[in-house]
Amino acid sequence: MEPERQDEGGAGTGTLGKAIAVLETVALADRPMRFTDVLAVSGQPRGTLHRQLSHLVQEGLLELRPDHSYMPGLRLLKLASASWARNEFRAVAAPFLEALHRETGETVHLGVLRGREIIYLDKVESRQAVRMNSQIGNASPVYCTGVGKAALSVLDEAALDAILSGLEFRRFTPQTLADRASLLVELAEIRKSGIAFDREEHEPGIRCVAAPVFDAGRALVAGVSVTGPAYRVGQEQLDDWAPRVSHAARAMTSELAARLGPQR
Amino acid sequence: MEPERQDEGGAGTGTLGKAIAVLETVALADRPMRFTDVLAVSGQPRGTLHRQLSHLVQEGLLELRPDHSYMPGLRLLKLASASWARNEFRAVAAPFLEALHRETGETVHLGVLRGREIIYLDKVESRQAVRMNSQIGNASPVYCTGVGKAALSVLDEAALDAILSGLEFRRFTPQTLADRASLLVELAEIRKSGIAFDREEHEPGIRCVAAPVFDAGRALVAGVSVTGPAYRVGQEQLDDWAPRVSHAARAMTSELAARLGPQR
DNA sequence: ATATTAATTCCATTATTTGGAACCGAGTTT
DNA sequence: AAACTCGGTTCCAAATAATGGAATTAATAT
Repeated sequence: MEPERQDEGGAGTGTLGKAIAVLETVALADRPMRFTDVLAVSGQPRGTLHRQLSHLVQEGLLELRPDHSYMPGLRLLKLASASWARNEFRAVAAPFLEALHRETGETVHLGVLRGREIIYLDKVESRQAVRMNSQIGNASPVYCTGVGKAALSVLDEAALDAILSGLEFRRFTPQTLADRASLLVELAEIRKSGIAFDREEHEPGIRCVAAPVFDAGRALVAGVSVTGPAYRVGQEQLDDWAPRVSHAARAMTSELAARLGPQR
Repeated sequence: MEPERQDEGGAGTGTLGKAIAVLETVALADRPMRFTDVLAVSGQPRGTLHRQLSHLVQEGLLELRPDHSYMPGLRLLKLASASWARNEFRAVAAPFLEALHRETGETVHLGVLRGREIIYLDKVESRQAVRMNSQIGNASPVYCTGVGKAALSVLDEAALDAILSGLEFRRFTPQTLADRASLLVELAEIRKSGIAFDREEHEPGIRCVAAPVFDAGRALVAGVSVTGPAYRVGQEQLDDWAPRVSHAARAMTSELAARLGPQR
């Protein structure tokens, strides 16, 4: 067959890559998938897929329920817990997030750029009426979140282009910047001001201010944001918070350079 | 070579199993591991291990830092986030945990039995001075945690024996039940009362009351607990909470039977 | 009961992993 | 400066595990 090269997860790491691709389709689906469901999207032959799924189940990465549907397994949690606990960037950033939360009283997010999406690393929120770490580890689009756009704004031409090409835009709300051109215009603005807004572009009723964070060698590109409900948070409020967010982001950036830079 | 059979993660799922075993050693280590460090514990030949690590890095499951040390990668977070968000047991249990927290004012944990250890699925805590979800996904020993002992107490003879044989006891505190015999005595007590205590057996200064939760077909064995610091929480307090914890656990158990049972 | 669809097993072929050894680069010692 | 060491990386023939099409069995609908 043609070695059909995919941007992420496709083929390239041999057996492991294919297995993880299967794992991901099942784990990230929004409902339990039966064998045939996976078969339809995986493109693997029956026998092959069946063995891959069995192995994933044996390893505890997937769970096979009595009704023959597959769900993400608990071993993933165990592994990720370590990933989270040991993440140095998160540790460095934590106190700044706390401070930002105290200053604004709203929810603060920390997200890093991974491939074409933003992974939320941490969040600080007072009223945890909404389930606690609902957001951590969550992957969101780069082009319609404050953190995402902030992160994109500090990339160099080549890196940005690599991400944008092949990025599939989806219009989540009427405000979503759903094409490359408008996104580029927005990014130019962000580059000037150092501040990115999300004006209900991802979720209706949700606004945020964000600023970019990155380490010396640009190996890490991330963003911090303060988020609030539109009924309470207007553009003036976002503008008011902007300097604080920007300041926190710069503080993190330099702290990172100091803490992670030397040993590299 | 001899097909040296290990209890968990060793060999059996071919290529994937070995790769995940390597991933786990690196991810669960408490410091960054260099190539040689992994080599020493993995037992794989140099060339093989090198390729396995490269593949894991390419897949984003591990991160290779400029100083040649390996750390858990962000893709784990993304996968686990789905695992957590979609876990039905957690969803069913959540309101009961909240209630228990309101009644006691202390930290409430939900943990499930996986292999020979307890994986914490959720926690409710008011003062989140301590970092937020530090506990979620964390793996703890069965024999010296309230949740763990509670879970063990509802296993049948065979399942219990499978876990106990080959379980390596470690004395975390002077109170730790560090041998099979004393654990069995304790489990007999727990079976009678339906309540398990952790009297500073895992961490000095930490006490808890726990009760077992399980689903109809015993495919799921778990526990709920209320935990507090020893200086504030004496045995009387634990005894006082016991009925509430027990009640919550039974409520969850029956709710599970109702919600998950039918469709199986 | 029977037809239909889904899940699982089989096994000769094929591709990937394996693993020992050679190689490289940087730092140390003689 | 040459020789040595140590950690990491690359190579390639041999061994092994994955592949995938087809047959078998189980589950579900008619």
